[in-house]
Amino acid sequence: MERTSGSATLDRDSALPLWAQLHADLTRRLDAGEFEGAFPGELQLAKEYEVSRNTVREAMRRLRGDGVIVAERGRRPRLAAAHEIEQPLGAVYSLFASVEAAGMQQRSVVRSQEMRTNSKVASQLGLDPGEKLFFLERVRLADEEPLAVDRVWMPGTFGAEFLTVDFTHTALYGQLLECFSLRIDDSRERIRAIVPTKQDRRLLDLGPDQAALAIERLASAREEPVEWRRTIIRGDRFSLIADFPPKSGYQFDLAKVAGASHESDVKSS
Amino acid sequence: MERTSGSATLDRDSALPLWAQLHADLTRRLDAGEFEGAFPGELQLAKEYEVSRNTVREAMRRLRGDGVIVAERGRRPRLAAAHEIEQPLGAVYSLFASVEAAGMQQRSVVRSQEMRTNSKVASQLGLDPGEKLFFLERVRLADEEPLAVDRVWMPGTFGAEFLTVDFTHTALYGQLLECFSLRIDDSRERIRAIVPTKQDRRLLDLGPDQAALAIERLASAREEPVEWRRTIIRGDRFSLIADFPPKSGYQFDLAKVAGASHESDVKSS
DNA sequence: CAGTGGTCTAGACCACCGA
DNA sequence: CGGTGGTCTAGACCACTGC
Repeated sequence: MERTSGSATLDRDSALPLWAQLHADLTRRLDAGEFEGAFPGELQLAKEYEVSRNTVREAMRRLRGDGVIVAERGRRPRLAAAHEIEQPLGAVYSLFASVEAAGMQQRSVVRSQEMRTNSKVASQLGLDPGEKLFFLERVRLADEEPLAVDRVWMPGTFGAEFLTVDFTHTALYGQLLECFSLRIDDSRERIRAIVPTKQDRRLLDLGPDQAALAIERLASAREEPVEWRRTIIRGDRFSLIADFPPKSGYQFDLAKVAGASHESDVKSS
Repeated sequence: MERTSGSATLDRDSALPLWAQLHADLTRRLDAGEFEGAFPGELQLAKEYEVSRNTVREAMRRLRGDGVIVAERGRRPRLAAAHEIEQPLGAVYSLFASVEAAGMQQRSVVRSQEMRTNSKVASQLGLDPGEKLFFLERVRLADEEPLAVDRVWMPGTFGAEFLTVDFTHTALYGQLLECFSLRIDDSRERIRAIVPTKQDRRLLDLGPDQAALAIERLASAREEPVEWRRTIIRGDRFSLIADFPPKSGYQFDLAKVAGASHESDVKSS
């Protein structure tokens, strides 16, 4: 029978440092669902595992670096809230978050929500070319104004649950967490400048002389590809902001472009 | 008379933690040019400043995190080589680095290198609107093919040195380090999709239906704005790649676009 | 007030590296 | 081999938080 909770004893003869074993055991207990809301303090862990406080601090330094727990002086240590971990979800997520942060109303028009095959996408997801995929196409609106076209492909296994969800207001990653207990923990994005197709121009209410950002995204959870996404974002109102050294990676922001041409503010002659 | 080198004593009554004072003093000595090549070890510093080794470790943890020094078990600690610090320089730098990494020949055509005024840019740099600025306009070529148009404005104080430098092959940040001992340590970038102006299309050999990425960048060294830059990058061959969680932030990559339309690989019907 | 993490000390043993 | 950083211990005092 497997031990699934409770504290394990540490092996002092192991090649692994004590703090690493402690870090691993705490991670296991966190995954097992212990510490719901409450997390033990440094002194308590030192007593529990019979190690010095410095050893505990070294293990917790990692846990904090991973964004898993939050410990501040004086306060009771706590598990990091979901939104405190979600930082590294990427530019697309950041965009939609920043829209809400700007106090704008957000809504999607679902244009397609069905099972499809697509050999190119299937191979990106590591599946057979003919395999059925769940496909979701949405136009994202901010205050009823089109922002982006979002096309998502996922392995067909998600389809049964997702075909009947109303994605007008529902976050896909929230559903993923709720229905399958999956959290995106790794992704790779490719961001390009494009001139949108006529169809996308129509969906986005864009003129023929406007550029757009295209973001292609492959997201994984537990080392398994979960989603391939292609998002076309209006280029006239949105931009990507990056800080170096990055405080929180990069983020999308509403650009304060006042109708003027992009070249007008910095003439080069 | 100012003390410019040698170790200072630490104030144990200060509100600043000992490790922070130590970190500050070591940073000062590093800037003063001590430790050329050799950096003292933990035990030596503990004896020198009369603090415990843990305090030294806390200070050095920061220095290592800043990428200023490199300390590995067994080896003598050393100052980080220039290339070991340069990671967080941003998308533009990353682009030009990736071109060289791909084994391509890199060259610039200097189209302008002079003193200019520009009120908008001056205010971005925190200067008076009428102040003279050093201006450098280059077309970046990779294997003799145009990649990007790069326009740089810097405070006029740099002009005297920079007006006579040949920037055909010379890196601006290298000159900044060499002539003024300044290293960019902070920057903010804004990345947008645009349709280039007719002039930029001509410079980049782009057709009228091509989009481009525009990167605006404000870079600082020692808390002082040093550069405002606007770079227009061909949208048909280059894209921004981002990993989450970011191993090295994001980076520009040569895209393997084989002439095909961007939509051709993923039809949505 | 009790409990938290932040800071600090003064020791210790070890694995690893370069000479 | 001597010196390095990695790890670990067993104490200590303090500022801050929440009750």
